Amino acid sequence: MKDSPNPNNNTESTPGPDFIRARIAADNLSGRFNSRVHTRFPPEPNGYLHLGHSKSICLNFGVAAEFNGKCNLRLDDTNPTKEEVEYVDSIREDVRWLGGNWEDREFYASDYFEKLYGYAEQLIKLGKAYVESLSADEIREYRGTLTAPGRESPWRNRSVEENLELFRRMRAGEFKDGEYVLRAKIDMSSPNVVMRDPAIYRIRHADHHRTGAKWCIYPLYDFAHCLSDSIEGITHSLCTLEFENNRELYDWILDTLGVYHPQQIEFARLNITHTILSKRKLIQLVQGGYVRGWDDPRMPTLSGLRRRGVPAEALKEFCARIGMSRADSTVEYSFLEFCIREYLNAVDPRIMAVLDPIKVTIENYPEGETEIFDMPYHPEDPAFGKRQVPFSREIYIERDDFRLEAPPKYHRLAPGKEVRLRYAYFITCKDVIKDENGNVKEIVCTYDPKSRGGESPDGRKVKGTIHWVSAAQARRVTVRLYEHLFNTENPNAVEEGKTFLDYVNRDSLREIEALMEPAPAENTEMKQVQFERLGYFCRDKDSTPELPVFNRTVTLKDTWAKMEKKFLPKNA
RNA sequence: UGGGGCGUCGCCAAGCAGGUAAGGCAACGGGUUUUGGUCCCGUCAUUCGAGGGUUCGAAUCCUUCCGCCCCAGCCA
Repeated sequence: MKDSPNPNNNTESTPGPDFIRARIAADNLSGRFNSRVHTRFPPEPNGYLHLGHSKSICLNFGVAAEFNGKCNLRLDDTNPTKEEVEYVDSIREDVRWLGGNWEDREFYASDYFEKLYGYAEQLIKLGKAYVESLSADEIREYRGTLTAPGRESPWRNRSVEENLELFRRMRAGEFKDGEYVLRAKIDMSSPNVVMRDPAIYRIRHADHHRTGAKWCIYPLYDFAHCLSDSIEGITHSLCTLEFENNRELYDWILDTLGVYHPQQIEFARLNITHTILSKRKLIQLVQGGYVRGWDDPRMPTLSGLRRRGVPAEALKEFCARIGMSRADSTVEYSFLEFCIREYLNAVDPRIMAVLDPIKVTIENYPEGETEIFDMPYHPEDPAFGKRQVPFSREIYIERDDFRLEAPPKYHRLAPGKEVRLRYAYFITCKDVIKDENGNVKEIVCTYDPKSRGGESPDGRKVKGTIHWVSAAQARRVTVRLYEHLFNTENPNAVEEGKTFLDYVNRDSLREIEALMEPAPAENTEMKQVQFERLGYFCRDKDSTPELPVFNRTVTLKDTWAKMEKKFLPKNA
């Protein structure tokens, strides 16, 4: 691979800063937060990071870098029953992969459990929190509805002393799960349901992946998040739109406690067609065996994309290009593919591989002879170097590059037609050999010895150039071809009685045996390449010395396929 | 029927102390090309969810309406 291109150096039309950067710039100018910028990326370690998180990672770490600030990595681990170390490990790896550098600031909400507990007691002492005896069902009933106000709990006016005692006994483990809960005392008739005395601490007799059995009460998101931000001195707490209603509570807790108060700003979360971006649903794909794991190359997880061969740089470029706004939006999957191709085109060496081989015998080529061609790894950039490719009397070409009857504008091989074998010779189809079912199993050609290298001295033009491998020296490789994981554009929109799982594309993985030219097949250092005319591929970790495995990251743009479809809509 | 948001080209998205619609992707047309790839050139919103109003002038201000999203976890 060569050095990365720099797509950000076009000075022609740099879009203005997005609304978040504009607000931060304004705060900087006014001296708010002492003109400091400090963000955080705060995932819960309850699953693997995905495309949606990359938007947040690029935003938070990007903003910090642009404003000469800092960005923390914070694992929001307040729910021990859902969180695992496997997930925190993957999160650290994925964020690092995307270039997020949190230096020594790797924090955990669980680091603050003691402090958080102290704040909760403080809230009680302020008369702003109380221990609730109602059951979960009763609390729900008392909460009212979206249109009707709630009712106050009969336990709402316990004395501070009683609340304190009860809360301490909660911590001491004297009660069962669900027996009590600590609630903020705010306003049961607030039009914002979030403010109707939200629960801030619950009892959970469960081991926590970091604090073990030390705690049996755990703070809830609304209580832990704002205070964690406050403790870390975050200036701008960036989160997705669904937390907008929670901002009032975020502000209330901080103001009531009188502590340092960051600014929460919400942005629209990322949606992409043909995929699902929800940890809750992704985990079902993994556990239901729909994919081969969190890092299955079909998964929209960062580990899946990485294994698929998507470079971090392409993902960052994608995030930069989709922009930032507060409008719900769904980005086309093909836009991601464009960003991947754009990057890989500049960086990947070209090689030849045949995915669906059909044999070609060149009848006038001397039997038993082999010659070696030096071929550039990149047609436009000699710095990529060259490799040697053997040529002989028997070769394989792509089945799709031959037609018994050539459709209009077909530039490839057909009876009587001449094509160029890339960097080798012109060949002309003279005959075909069919099997007992009448299917073509071999093509017989002649070659023009004077066209060596792929150019004829008589200046004769051939429209088609096809790729090939020499039969005797070709290496067997496994190739995995991927399609969309879902066969619908929006797997979130399900028909009555169905779930998103009913839309999983069962043909999203096709594993085939292919043939590759020898040099790059043997060079295990060559991690990602372009198979000429086919797409970008990367070496998978399942590779063995005997049998390399390649994943198709993305196909090349295929204008011919589009044309053929248009001209012959119902054909073949 | 409560509250909070959002609606600019097929998809993203600038523009919003009013001055007469950036850019990218896609699409379409053309050129270069030993990848039907890349690259290059060109076309692509008289209109900004709809209707009223203010104004010399509105996507930007006012107003009414319509549509979509979020909130009734002891999830985050």
